[in-house]
Amino acid sequence: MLKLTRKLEYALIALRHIQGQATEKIVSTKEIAETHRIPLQLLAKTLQQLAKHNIIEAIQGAHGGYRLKKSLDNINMNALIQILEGPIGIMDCSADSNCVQLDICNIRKPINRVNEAIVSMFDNLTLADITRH
Amino acid sequence: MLKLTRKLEYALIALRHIQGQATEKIVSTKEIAETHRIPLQLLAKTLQQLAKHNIIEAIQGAHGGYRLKKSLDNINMNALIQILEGPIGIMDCSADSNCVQLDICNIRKPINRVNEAIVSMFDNLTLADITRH
DNA sequence: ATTAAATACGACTAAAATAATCGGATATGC
DNA sequence: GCATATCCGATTATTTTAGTCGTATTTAAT
Repeated sequence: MLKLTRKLEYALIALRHIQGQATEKIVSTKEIAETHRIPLQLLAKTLQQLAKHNIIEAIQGAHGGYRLKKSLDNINMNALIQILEGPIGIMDCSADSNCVQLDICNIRKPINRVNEAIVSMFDNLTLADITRH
Repeated sequence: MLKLTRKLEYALIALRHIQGQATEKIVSTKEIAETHRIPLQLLAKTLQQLAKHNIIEAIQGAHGGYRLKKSLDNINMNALIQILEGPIGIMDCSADSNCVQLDICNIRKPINRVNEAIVSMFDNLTLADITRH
């Protein structure tokens, strides 16, 4: 309940790892996976998603890997969550909505306010805030 | 991801329903379940948990049911979550901790800060805030 | 007393979400 | 050409959440 996913966790660990290296160094998935004991394939797919969304840059082929493409100051946690998991919705009615209850529901509005508060919190948290401290 | 559970949702709906009735009226699980289309048994168990923790009072036997025992102003959302789901932990290392990573982990501290921010948010949200708006 | 309607509660099953793996394709440095 | 990477869809395994079942107990009404 109210848990972030492993994928997200792995993404943060990886970004922090990459950030810790020399600016132009290309870091392979394998290096990150072994250093932090993360399942290689899962990390690979996660990094691919980040590359597709221009957070990191992929360099293919032997000696390939990734490096940062954007400063982590300019990416917020909410954007990362969107990329990896879609929009935050603490209850089904917060995001899409095909709830059985519909108009019967007596708590939708307040729940949506809570949802917005959480979104706003993650909007105001840059990835640098997480990877630098 | 970052979802509240149905149990919690049902609890909030039920509390709001009870609060909407005349102060001393005893409300049965069945009434709430039917009004809001909630699976009876699941709601029953949820209300039993709330009763055990003195948020509502159970009246047994025919014509039994529940009524509020505490003012919802005096209970915060975090307490309700604790009762129904245990402590909030957005990642495994936030709550207990038998993470494979342990000291290898490079994001534990910032994640814990995020966790605390969420806890604090729910600490400052009373059930009345949710059930009255 | 008996019955009906309610809470109490442990055990179980079903469904959904998440985590992880597999298999093959493509790119590139040596 | 081979080793080592990213790329990516499909599948399987695991875990968590949701829901059900069966039974016991309590109490009002008859």
